[in-house]
Amino acid sequence: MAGDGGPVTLRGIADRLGLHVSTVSRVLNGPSGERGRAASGDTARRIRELADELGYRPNPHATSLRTRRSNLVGVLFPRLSEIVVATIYEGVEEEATLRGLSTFVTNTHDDPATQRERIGMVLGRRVDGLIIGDAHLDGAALADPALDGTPFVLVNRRTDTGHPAVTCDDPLGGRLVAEHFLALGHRRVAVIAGEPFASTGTDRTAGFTDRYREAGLPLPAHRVRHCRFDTAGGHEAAVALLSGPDRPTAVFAVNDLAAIGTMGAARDLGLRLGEDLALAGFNDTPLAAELPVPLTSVHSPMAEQGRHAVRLLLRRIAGEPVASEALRPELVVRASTGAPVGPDLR
Amino acid sequence: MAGDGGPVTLRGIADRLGLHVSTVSRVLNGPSGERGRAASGDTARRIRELADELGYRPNPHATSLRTRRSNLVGVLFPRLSEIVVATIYEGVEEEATLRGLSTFVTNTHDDPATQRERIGMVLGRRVDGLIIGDAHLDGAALADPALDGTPFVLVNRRTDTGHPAVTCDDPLGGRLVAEHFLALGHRRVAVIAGEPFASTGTDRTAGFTDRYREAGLPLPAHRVRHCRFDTAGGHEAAVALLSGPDRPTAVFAVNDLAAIGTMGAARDLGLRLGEDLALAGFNDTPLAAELPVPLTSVHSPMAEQGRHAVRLLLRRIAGEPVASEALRPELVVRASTGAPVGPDLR
DNA sequence: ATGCTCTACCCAAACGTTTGCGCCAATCGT
DNA sequence: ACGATTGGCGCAAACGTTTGGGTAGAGCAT
Repeated sequence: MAGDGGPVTLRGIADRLGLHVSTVSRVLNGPSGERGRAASGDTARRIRELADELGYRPNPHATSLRTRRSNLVGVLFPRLSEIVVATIYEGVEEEATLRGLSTFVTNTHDDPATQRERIGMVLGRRVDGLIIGDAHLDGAALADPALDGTPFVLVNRRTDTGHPAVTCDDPLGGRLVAEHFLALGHRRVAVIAGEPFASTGTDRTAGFTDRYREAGLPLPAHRVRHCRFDTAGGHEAAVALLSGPDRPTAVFAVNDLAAIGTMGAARDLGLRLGEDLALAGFNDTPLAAELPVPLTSVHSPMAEQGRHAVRLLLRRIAGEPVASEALRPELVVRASTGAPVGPDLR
Repeated sequence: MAGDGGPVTLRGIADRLGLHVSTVSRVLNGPSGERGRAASGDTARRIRELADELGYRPNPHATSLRTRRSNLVGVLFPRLSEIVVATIYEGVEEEATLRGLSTFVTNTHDDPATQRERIGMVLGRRVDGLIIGDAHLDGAALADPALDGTPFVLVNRRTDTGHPAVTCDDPLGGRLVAEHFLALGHRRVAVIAGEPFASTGTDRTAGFTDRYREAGLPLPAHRVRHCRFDTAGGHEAAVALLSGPDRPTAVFAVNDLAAIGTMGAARDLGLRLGEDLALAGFNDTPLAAELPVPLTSVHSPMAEQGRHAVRLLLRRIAGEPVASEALRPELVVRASTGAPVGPDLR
């Protein structure tokens, strides 16, 4: 296919066919397969044939330079090594590919300085838009004036500043867990709430505590503990919650990693999951089902979020009005929340 | 900063200063801070001041078009949602950023058609090189003639076809586990070997079985089972290995996910980890330590692999000769491999 | 004064596209 | 048969850089 002299270009094709490059361009870009517009049916066919015989691929730099459209989008996440995030990204990538977009994805580690720097970096690459998965509730990094010209949407986390976002309906998710705990008879419960700057954690927590308040059992402040979004963070928080007197009978960890950390802590404290302690996580990670005690978890449509985010961004780029979306979660009950507690424990 | 009229360009700066764009270009590109080459010290300073007052960012499309260098690299992985892969990518991204490169990263799901398609896609984006993390042992997808002009290196997995690769020293890793099992007195052992097309699995398996053969205890073929690289795959394989007669007393799962699947299977079969069954995994995932029974696992330097891969690629792009690298793993012993087995079990 | 070397710039041609405009021939309406 | 339309294509100017070649003047030695 290739291999003659240098990469094959529009001019290469045009010259070989005795045509002008503009003609070739129009044929190759025009609504493919249509006749009558760009060139005679015959010429068009010859162009197309030669083009894919030579393996022609338009030079995206030239195209972007000319059209001021790069078909590139920047994607920011706290860390791709978290499976939830990685799965959202799979959705993003899938949909982006489908729409002819390529993505720059980068890890910001939830550090504001890095966030700003990476935003600058993708902007420097002249992306058409960004998908931001690491927003903090205060939306600080998004106030950067450098972002002014470039459309963006949030995914995974929302902000308080009203930017369009695609999230899981986190308050509902928290509420589902609360319903479940209430149905099992748990009255003394606790929440491992994640980072205070991430809406995922705070919204799930709020949904949960709201429901308990409605049930007439408001949670005291010390039963809600913030922590890092990983196993170690969950472990620490769990130790703090479980080792005092008046131990809660059920714990809601706002993500599965923290839940696994909680399992570790429970193990260390000699508590049996599903018997001495009910535990629920969030996200229904593939691991949840395989754990020695399978984990009750809220299933959230992660890849779906990613796909929606791309579509939302595209609409924003096109200048259409857009609204935030919250995808519906579902509770998956497993052994870790065990059976209803006996009346003695109530 | 910006915000006047359109994005700020070289010409914008040149005009404002009454200079020619080439002068501005040379100043802004020349070995920064040096005097004497491109322009008078004074002019140079004025250019630089105006440039960052206006927030000038070179248009990468124009630069790439002109220089035929994009500072882009394509990165292929089976699936970023696997933490091992995601962690390697973190290393890639970190090093790439450091070197002024941006990355397109994409999931191929280990599907040859997708691999080819995505290779085509990043090539179409005119990357300077690729980092391939999803190679199959036969190197099939890498024979694509489209790849001919573009340098690439492998990471994570090697091929039999001799392409430069950065991997963990997987045979050594397998060997370490074998040593450990032997030291504990296990004579009837099994391997959950992962996908047969991935060198990670096969090399770890080979290292393990080699050591057992050297010890005079060669593994019968039915004690090595291939499976998908996830919890479900590990689960299935473990059930097959553990439910027959003559059950092995120790299992080596070539990655932590498969090990977790094995835990699930052991749980279902009523086997206690570290007592009835010793289990070791690979990669020392952050989860390994938090599991209800902490998992013995081989620690491999993952982010490090990513960083090395970028450096190797850069050398290849520069036309320097390169050689494969194998990074040294380390065994981390935890409760899942328990105590030495009693003489009765031997 | 002449020739020479620097310094400090400018000129212009690329790189590969896209796109408004214009031109020529053929077709059409009358 | 003649002006108007249209199909089919070419022209050329951008888009923002980089880079090989100038050139004008200053400084210097001859």
